[in-house]
Amino acid sequence: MEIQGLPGRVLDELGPAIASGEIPEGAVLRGEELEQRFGVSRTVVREAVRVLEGMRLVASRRRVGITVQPKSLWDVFDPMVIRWRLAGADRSAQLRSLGSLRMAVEPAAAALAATHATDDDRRQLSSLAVELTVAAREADLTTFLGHDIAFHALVLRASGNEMFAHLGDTVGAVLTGRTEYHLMPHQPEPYAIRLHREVADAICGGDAAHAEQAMRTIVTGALAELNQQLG
Amino acid sequence: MEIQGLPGRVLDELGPAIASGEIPEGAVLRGEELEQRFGVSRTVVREAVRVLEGMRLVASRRRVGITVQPKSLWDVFDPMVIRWRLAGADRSAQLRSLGSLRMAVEPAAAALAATHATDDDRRQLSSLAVELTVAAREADLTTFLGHDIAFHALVLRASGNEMFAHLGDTVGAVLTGRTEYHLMPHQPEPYAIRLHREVADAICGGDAAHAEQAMRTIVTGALAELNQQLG
DNA sequence: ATCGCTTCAAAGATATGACGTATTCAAGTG
DNA sequence: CACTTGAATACGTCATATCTTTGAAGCGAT
Repeated sequence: MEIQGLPGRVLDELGPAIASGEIPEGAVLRGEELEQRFGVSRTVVREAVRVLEGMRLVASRRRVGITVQPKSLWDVFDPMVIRWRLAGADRSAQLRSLGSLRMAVEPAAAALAATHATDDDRRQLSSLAVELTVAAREADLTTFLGHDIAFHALVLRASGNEMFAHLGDTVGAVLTGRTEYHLMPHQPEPYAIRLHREVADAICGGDAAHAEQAMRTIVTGALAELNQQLG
Repeated sequence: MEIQGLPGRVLDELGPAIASGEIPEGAVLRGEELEQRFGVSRTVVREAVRVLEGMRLVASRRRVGITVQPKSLWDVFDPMVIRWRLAGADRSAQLRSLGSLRMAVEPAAAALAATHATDDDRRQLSSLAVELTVAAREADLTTFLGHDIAFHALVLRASGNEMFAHLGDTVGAVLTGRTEYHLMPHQPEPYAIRLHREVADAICGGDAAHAEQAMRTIVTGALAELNQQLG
């Protein structure tokens, strides 16, 4: 789900470099310089730069060059920007931001899902909760992670809100990053597992308040754990 | 804060056409066709299309053309996409989505602001709450709208979370759209005004729970009003 | 010395022609 | 009927020329 071709290759190198702060705010690049650096033509550089401009990471001005914009202007919701920041030096800050965002969105999504989920959503949710429990009991962390991601993405999608639904991938990236980061120090806590089942049951039963509460407990725990990890 | 030059002009016409559904999902455009339609060169068309591709509104494939992607793939958090949808036929759906998002985010932002706001933030917040009250009493709806937007943006910014902060403009667009939409049927409700002061006071006093609660009441009311308007 | 105008050059913006390349579709073949 | 093959097509990339904007240097007048 990337941008393809040569502009994509340029983006894959230039985007992370900017998003991670390696190329700092206010730095000025020249088109010709980028052509040489990547060994591509003007066309390719311009298209890549246009995409970065669309994300508000850079601004191009005549007679000046391509200027890296201040972070406050970046489209911090752009999935590519999020990925790039998660992969680079801004990782901690990005995880914190996303933690708060999850804290706000996921309980609300769970509440909405309790009233908006389709029958099929509910079935899948129950099923995932069970598989999650099994994977946890067997300490199969890879499978567990996959199901955990699917579970949270499904709740977000089942909320019926397209904007919530689109955070599914981002939350997935956070969960992946988290397990990669502290290298899965312990098997998933039984309490957290139970909460996932609670969320599933509440959504299936149409109990919005309960679903919201249980989900809030989950993300509160995740945020606390994150803050502990990051100091 | 737009993309400039000829590609910007192409975007300003093509983007809304796609985002509003006027050009439906699955439609295929050819680069040459766009060149003629807008009277610009390949260079310009390609750059504009690349930006749309970055927003996941279209995908370009060899031998096929430029395909409008299904809505489910669009970057619904991209500010440009949001603006385009608010301006077009998708307006209601977009307002609903944003309503739920506000419902999730703004109370959380208010709570965070109570502990993270700077002294200057708190001063400005108090000041805005007062001016808001004055403008409401004088039934100066234009001034009121401006202060209302500034108020919500400030709370989001004061939360200290960059992602929340970036929703300021979007919330502003919602508020503007709302007053334009139902043509300011009545002067702002005194109760809503009082709630804004409550939010400001709670944040200034560091009372996170109260700030969150008052903000929740505000956005709940806004969402209810919206649902009433839209049926 | 400072202000304001002119001039120049740097760098992006746009247009265009040529060629490369993947992909689809259909004709042809077994 | 299935498979192969080839040609047409539309995007992808490169190279080059020209235009436009704009920051900065130069310069004269007050």
